[in-house]
Amino acid sequence: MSLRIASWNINSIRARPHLLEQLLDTYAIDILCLQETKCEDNSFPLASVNELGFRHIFTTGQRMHHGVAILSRIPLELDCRHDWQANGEARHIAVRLPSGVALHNVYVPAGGDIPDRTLNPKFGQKLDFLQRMTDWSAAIREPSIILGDFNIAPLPEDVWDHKALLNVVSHTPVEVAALNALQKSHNWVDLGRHFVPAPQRLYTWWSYRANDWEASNRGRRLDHVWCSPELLPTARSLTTLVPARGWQRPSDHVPLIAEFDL
DNA sequence: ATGGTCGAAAGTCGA
Repeated sequence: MSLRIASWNINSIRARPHLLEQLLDTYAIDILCLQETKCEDNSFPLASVNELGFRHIFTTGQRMHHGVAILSRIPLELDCRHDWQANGEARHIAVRLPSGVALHNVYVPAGGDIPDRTLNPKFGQKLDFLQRMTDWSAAIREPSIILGDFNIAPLPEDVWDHKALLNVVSHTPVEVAALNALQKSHNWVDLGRHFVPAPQRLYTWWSYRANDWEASNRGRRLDHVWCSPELLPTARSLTTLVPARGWQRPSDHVPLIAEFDL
């Protein structure tokens, strides 16, 4: 069974329903994993996503911030929702695919502006979140996919200027070390770099603050799709849909579309 | 080095 699984930080699903339509006009997606839905479960636009063909909806949301969802054309089982920090933030939801593979959708904390946990508690929160994810990941014994907005660009080629961003949250050495530890805990395969190896540039996010995101191209690769090593033979492609950054009223992130034979 | 733009909300805060 060929499955197209997409990950997208949508930056409010209620503000951007048109983007879902445009994505589906561009690519047939079987399972769409969203981050930053920014709505509580009881205000999730179920009817409109049903109309788009997603009949099986799994959400965990909260007022104002965060929120993740999995929209599917095929029946899935809810697996779990983790609150690794036990602070009520809606940052993880997982389902079970028909093949038995677990699919984890994660929104890692952004971490604020100052890369110092004593001056900026949000930065410490981000590192602690990653540590707890790492402890959890190390115990995984089943073939799994984990994807989402990890809010870290690990490689020099994942940002527009490695040296300029070394002290900018999302690319600091301590964050990269934390992400590498998470990856190593399960030997996760980074499909972005499997299909587009460094030193090619690869970005998934461009700031809203640029005058012209495309001309300046000051991007970062913050979004990722990883799979268990034993699933790598089933991974067919990973597409980063860069043109979506130029759509009307865009998200600042673009969709990643992974294709698996599962 | 700074500021730039978004969404949710009704202050500003978080990204």
